[in-house]
Amino acid sequence: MATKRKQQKAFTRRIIFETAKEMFLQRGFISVSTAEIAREAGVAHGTLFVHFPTREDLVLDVVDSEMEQAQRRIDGMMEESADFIKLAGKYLEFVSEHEAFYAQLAKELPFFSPEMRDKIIFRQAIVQMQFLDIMKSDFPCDRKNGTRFEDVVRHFFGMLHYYLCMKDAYNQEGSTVARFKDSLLNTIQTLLGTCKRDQP
Amino acid sequence: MATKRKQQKAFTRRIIFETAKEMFLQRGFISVSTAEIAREAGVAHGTLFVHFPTREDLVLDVVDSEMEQAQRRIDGMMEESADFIKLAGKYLEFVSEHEAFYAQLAKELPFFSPEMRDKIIFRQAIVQMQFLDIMKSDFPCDRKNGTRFEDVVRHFFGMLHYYLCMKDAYNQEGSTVARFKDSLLNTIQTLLGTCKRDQP
Amino acid sequence: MATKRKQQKAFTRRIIFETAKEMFLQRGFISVSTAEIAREAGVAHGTLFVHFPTREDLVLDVVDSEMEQAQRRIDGMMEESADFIKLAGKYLEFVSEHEAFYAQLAKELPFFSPEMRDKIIFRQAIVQMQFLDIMKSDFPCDRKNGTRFEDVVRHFFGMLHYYLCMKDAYNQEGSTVARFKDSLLNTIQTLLGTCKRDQP
Amino acid sequence: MATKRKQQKAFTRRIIFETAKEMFLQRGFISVSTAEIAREAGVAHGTLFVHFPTREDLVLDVVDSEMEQAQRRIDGMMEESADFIKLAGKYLEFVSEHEAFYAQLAKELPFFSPEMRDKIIFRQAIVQMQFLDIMKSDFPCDRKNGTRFEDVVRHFFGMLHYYLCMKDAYNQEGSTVARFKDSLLNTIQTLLGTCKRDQP
DNA sequence: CATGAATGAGTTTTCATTCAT
DNA sequence: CATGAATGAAAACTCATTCAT
Repeated sequence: MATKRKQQKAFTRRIIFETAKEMFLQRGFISVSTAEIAREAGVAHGTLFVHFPTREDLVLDVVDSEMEQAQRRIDGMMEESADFIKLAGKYLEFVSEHEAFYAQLAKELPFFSPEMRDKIIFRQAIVQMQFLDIMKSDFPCDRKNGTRFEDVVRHFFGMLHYYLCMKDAYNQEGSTVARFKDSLLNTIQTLLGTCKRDQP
Repeated sequence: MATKRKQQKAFTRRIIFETAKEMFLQRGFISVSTAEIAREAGVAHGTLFVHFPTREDLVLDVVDSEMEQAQRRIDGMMEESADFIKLAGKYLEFVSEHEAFYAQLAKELPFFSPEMRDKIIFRQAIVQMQFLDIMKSDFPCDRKNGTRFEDVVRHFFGMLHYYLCMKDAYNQEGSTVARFKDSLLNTIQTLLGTCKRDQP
Repeated sequence: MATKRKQQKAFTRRIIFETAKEMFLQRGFISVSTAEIAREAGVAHGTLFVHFPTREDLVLDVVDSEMEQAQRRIDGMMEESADFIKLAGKYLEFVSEHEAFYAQLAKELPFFSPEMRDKIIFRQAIVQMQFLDIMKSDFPCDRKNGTRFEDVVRHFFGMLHYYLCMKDAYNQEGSTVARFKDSLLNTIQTLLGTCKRDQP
Repeated sequence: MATKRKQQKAFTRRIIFETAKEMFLQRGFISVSTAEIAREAGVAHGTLFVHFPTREDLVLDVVDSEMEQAQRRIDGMMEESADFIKLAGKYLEFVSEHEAFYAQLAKELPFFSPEMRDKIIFRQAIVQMQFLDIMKSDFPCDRKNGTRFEDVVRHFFGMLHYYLCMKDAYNQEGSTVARFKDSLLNTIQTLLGTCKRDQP
């Protein structure tokens, strides 16, 4: 029975979690109220606070789980292929599939609490370092006057962030990331070329 | 006599304006309330609405005045030099001097009213086109498989936007833009190089 | 247990409702603020909006409940007697008992939202038609040059409206409608007489 | 020069007065703000309070002047004809020409201050008494069981008030009073008939 | 006398959080 | 554990009136 209770608890928590995720994804983390989430999830308003003591806890949980999932996918991708451009392409495809989520995250990141922001940025940083490693082993070079790999990685993620933020401005149907994917990959490849070519 | 009154009015308006600007810069356009601004400015809450009928009018005034000033500076820069990299460098210096403002703008742009957003994006677009023109005349090329100038411009402003958004993450003293200036300029120059070299 | 909660809720709602009703009756629907009602009812300002999402919802609830009650009474009266004058007399007595309410309603009707106004006027129209039917069957006549029944009904309700609006002007104690009841009934009867007499 | 000043003062006052009147007539006495009147009149907001210490003073002045004018017209009408029905018809025509004003007055009377209300009702009462006198001399009768003249007069003004209040409900073009004029006159005449016929 | 900037109490509504049931 | 009623501190905006110029 203790188990049953636990299961029930876990179930309720899951429902709230999934509902919140869907709503955040549709309407952003800021503009959805706890009351709305509870109503949509079919539980009492207070129940939400049993499982997530604070609104922020809920947001953090949703964001964190999504990023964990992303991390797993990325780890998988990296095992499959050591070709950086292919990897980057796959990553963009992944983001593009979850674009609604990542666009909200990119837009609203500055309004998260410092702790959450740091957490998210930390996760992001790990991915960046993984990309950096692959990049370096795929395109080995260390010429002084060439482009630094760190800059290339930063450009990749910077531009991805930019496209996500601007999704609304380019208010067309479909994925914005998908639309700019080739352009971004080309540029990255070009930049990488400026390093590689200088290797003896 | 009428002048004295006008001066007094202009003075009060200016106080509210400057107070609001300072607070917006520090804490963002969204999270500062009209009541706080009025209190900080030392006027009655209602007085604020004498000078700015709507909260949005105040925000818009602050944003607009700053962007107008920027436009003038940019026009000046363009007359001084036709060297794109120099121009871009100067532009980054300017933004870096007003970094608090542009960082808030970059972060909160998605939450502005559509009208304001369009206004700001329009202004931004003008600058981008000016940059594109200069770039094209400075580095003439039209090779099919090279990097497109449009992409280079987009990367320049995209990365600038990214650095501004991430200012808080790199929570060090001083200007974030200044710190990344050289890296950004180098990358841009490298990208431009990939176009130029292919010209016969 | 759930019942206790529900009872408590119903109790709070009732307190707000009754307090509002009393205050509306005394001071009109327009000039009483939600904050005043909450204070007088001894609940937090926000609590009022838990039970009545909008000020208008509260007003509408008060008005509607009173009019529904009226409708039931009128239906009852009509079953009891088919004598129009008796019926009209009873109706006036009913209005006179709830005079504070109907006086405010008459005075402030033009300032209600279109939806509420239509709702109230619609209810009123039903009663008028019921009266018209009874009148026609009680005093059957259709002479061309006699007074039209529609005019008689309109005069009845028109004068009632007038007395209610003028209640404050005749600022004496007690019911204004009661004071003019006999006079109004006499006139109506006289008017009806001008129709009836012309029947062959 | 003192004269010139006085003239100027009187002129300014007149402008404010006329502007206010027009606006009250169009939009009601309640919903027009002093700032709007001043703006529309082309004077400073404060100027309005030089001539009318209180918003209420302005409203009272406008209402009073209109009613004075009405009084003069009515006095004129009464000299022209001693036929009550003709007189009543002319009166309705007069009201119908100024319907916007009288409709606003009827609707908003309950929201005026007690002093103003009394003043207006007092004026109205004078007219009613004049009508009563004419009526009595035109249709001399004093039968006990007939309709009382006082009631007939009250019905006349009561119904007029009712039609004015309901002007918005019958939201058709043109004058509502004009539309109901004949019906009202007929009813009044019928009622008077019930007195007259009983005279030997 | 005319001006118009300044006032500040007042309005309805929202929402994360608490706690008795 | 689940409930959901209650809280109260926000928020932006209005407007008759005052008073120094």
